Amino acid sequence: MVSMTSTAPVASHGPVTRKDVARYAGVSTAVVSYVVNGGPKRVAPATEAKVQDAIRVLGYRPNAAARALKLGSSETLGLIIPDNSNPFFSLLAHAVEDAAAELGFALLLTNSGGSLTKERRHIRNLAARQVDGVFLASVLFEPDLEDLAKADIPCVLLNNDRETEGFNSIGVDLAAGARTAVEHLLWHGHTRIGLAMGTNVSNDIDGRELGWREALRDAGVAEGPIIHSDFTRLGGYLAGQRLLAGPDRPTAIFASSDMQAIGILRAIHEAGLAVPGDIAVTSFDGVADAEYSWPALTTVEQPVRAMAAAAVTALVGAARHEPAQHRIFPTALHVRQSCGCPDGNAPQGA
Amino acid sequence: MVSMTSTAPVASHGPVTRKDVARYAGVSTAVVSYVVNGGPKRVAPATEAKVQDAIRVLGYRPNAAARALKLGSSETLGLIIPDNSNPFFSLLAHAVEDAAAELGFALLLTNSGGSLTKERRHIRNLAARQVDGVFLASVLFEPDLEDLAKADIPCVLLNNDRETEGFNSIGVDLAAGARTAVEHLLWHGHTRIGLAMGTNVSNDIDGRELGWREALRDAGVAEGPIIHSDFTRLGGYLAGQRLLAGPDRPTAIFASSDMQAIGILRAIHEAGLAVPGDIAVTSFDGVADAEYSWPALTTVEQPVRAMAAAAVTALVGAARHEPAQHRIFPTALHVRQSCGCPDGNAPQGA
DNA sequence: TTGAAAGCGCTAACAA
DNA sequence: TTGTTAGCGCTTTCAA
Repeated sequence: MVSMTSTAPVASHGPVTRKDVARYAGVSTAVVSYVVNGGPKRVAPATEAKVQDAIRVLGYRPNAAARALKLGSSETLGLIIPDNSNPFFSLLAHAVEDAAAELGFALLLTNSGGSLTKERRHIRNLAARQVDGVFLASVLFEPDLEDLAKADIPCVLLNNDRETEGFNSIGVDLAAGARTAVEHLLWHGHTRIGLAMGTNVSNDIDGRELGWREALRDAGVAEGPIIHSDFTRLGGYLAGQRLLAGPDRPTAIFASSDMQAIGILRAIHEAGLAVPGDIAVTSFDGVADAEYSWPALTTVEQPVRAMAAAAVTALVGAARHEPAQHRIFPTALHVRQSCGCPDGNAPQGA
Repeated sequence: MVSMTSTAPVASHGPVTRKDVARYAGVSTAVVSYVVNGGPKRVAPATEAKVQDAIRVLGYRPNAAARALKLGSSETLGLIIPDNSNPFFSLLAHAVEDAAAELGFALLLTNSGGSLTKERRHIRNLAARQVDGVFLASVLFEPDLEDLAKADIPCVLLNNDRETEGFNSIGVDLAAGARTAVEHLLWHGHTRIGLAMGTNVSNDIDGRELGWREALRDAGVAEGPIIHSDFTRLGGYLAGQRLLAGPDRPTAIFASSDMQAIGILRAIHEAGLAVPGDIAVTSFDGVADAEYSWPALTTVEQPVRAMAAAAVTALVGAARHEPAQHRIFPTALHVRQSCGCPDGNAPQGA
C-alpha cells in the first residue's frame, strides 16, 4: 500500500505525530523513528529522503514526553541553588546550563532560598519529574536525598568543600584559598586582620575561617576580630560597621564572599575611611562585581566553569559510572586594588 | 481477589509503579489514580487509607513523563534570557521561577547569550520538550516563534517595551522611566546631561533614548553627548571614558542600565573625579548592585516581581485565555546618592 | 464506590 | 531494508 494522502499538506487534527509522518511518507512508523534517531537500523537513502520531506512538510516534532516515558530518561537535569539572584550562584547556574546543553540536557532551575523545607520539596519535585540527575548546592550539611535514592537518580553536590560519604561532590579548597588572600594581606604588612565570615547552616567551622586562622598563626600574628553575618551585601555591610566600631580596628579585612566585601566597602566609605589606605580588603569568589567595585576587589577566584563542567561530567557524562568522588578545585588569587597593590590593570570582563 | 503480597515490603523490580501500589493495596489502578489526584472520582475513606499506606510503604512516586504524555502537559515552562549572569536577568529568572512554582510549574532555564541562532535553537528545543509555555526575553525585534506556534505553545515576551502584534508581552515604560531619571538630574540644575545608551539588536530607537531626549527638549536644554555601548559594566566603563574625554564633558550622565552605570562610576573614579560632585549619574533597572555601588545609584526601578507574576498569569494562569495583550508597568525612581541628593538612607536590601 | 481497558506518542525487538 | 507490535506509566470513560 503506497502513500495516497500526499496531496493534503496537513490533515490538521491536532499535533502531528510520528504516525502522520509515516502515512504521509508511505512508510512504517518504525522507519520514521530510525531516521529521526539515526538508528538503530539503517534506512535506504531514498526512503530517508521521503521521510525527511514528510517531516518538513508536516512540521513534525517528536514528543519528548513520550520519548522520556519510553526511554526512562527526560534528558533533563535539575539544579537546586540557594538564590539565583546571588551573582555567584547565577554564574554557577549559567555555567552548569552551558555544560549540560553541550550534552543535550536541559536544566530545571530551582531556588531554595536557603530553606531546608524548600530544598526538600524541590528534591522531591525533581525526582517526580524524572530528571536524569540533580545538582545540589545545598544549605544542609547532610541533604535529604532519600527521594533521589529511591528513584535511583544520581546527584552531585555543588559548592561543597568537604567530602560527603557516598556522594559525588565538587568544591574548592576554601582553606587554601583563604590562606592566599590572608597571606597577601600579611605580605602587605598588615598585622591586625579581621574576618567577616558568612554564617552557614552547618555548625562545622568553615574552611575560610580555618585558612584565615592558619595564615595568621603561621605568620605569628595574633587573630584579629571576627564577625559572623550573612553571605550578602547587607551582611557584609553590617559586619563592616561592627568591625570599624570595635575596640581595636583592623587595618585589613578578609571577607568570605565578594558580596560581603562589597557591603564592607560601603561601610568603610560611609565612615569616611579609604580603601586600601586606611583599611585593606580581600575576599572570596571572584564574581564580576568584584572587578567593578571601588576599589576593585582583590579576591580569590573560584574556577566556576571548570567546576560546572566537572559536575556535568560526573553526573551524566564520561565519569558517571565511576565511584562517587569528591573533586576539589584550586583557587587563584586575583590581585586588584583593594589589597593595596598599585593599580595595574584596567577592567577586562563584563 | 484480595491482596496477598502484603508481607513483602518491596518487590524491588525497578521503580515502583501505580500497578504495584494497586496490587499491594488490593485495589485497581484506577483507584490509585483517584487518590493520588484527588479525583475525578471519590474513594471510600477506608480504601483511601489502604492506598495511602501502600504508597508510603512502597515509596511510590508518580511518573511525570507518563502523566505528561497522557495529559499533553508537562507542567513545565521555558525561560529564555540573554544571560543569567546579568543581575537584571537573574533577578527576573528568580521571580519567574517563584511565580511559576506557585502554580506548580517548573522552569527550564536557557541562556541565549544574545545570539539569534541560540535563541532559535532554544525555542525549538523547548517546543520539542512539550513545555506548556515559554517566556522569552528576546534579543530579536521579531522573534522566530514558528516552532511554538506549530506546537501550539503559548508565549509571552518579557522585557519588551513595545507592542508586538499578536503577542502577549510584558514591559516597562522605558521612555517615562528615563524621563524621571533625567528630569531629576535637570532638577539638580544640570544642563549638560550625557546619555550612555545600550546597543540593541533592533534598529529602532530605544525608549530610554526617547525619554532622555524629551526631558531635555521639554526643559529647553540642549542634548548632551550620547554614546552607544554594550549593556554591561565594561560597556559602561568604555562609554564613561569616552564621555569624560569628549570636548565638552557632561556634568551628569544617564545610563540605560545599572550595569553600565557601574562601569561609568569606575571610569569617573579612575579619572580622579567625584560622584556626584563633579559628575552626577542616574541609571535604569534597579538591581541590587545599584544600592551598594559607591556612591549608591539613583536608579529607575523596574517592578520585576510584579512583571514576573503577570507574565505567569498571562501564560498559564487566570489570564491565559484572554486575547494577547501588551502589559506596561510603571517604574519608580529610587533616589540614592549618585544624583547629588543628600545621603538619606542606609542600605536596606541584600 | 470500584474496576476494566483504551490509548497518549514513542522505541526497538522481532519478523518478514 | 522495512513493517508489526508490545509495551513505557498514566488518566479517564464506561460499565458494573
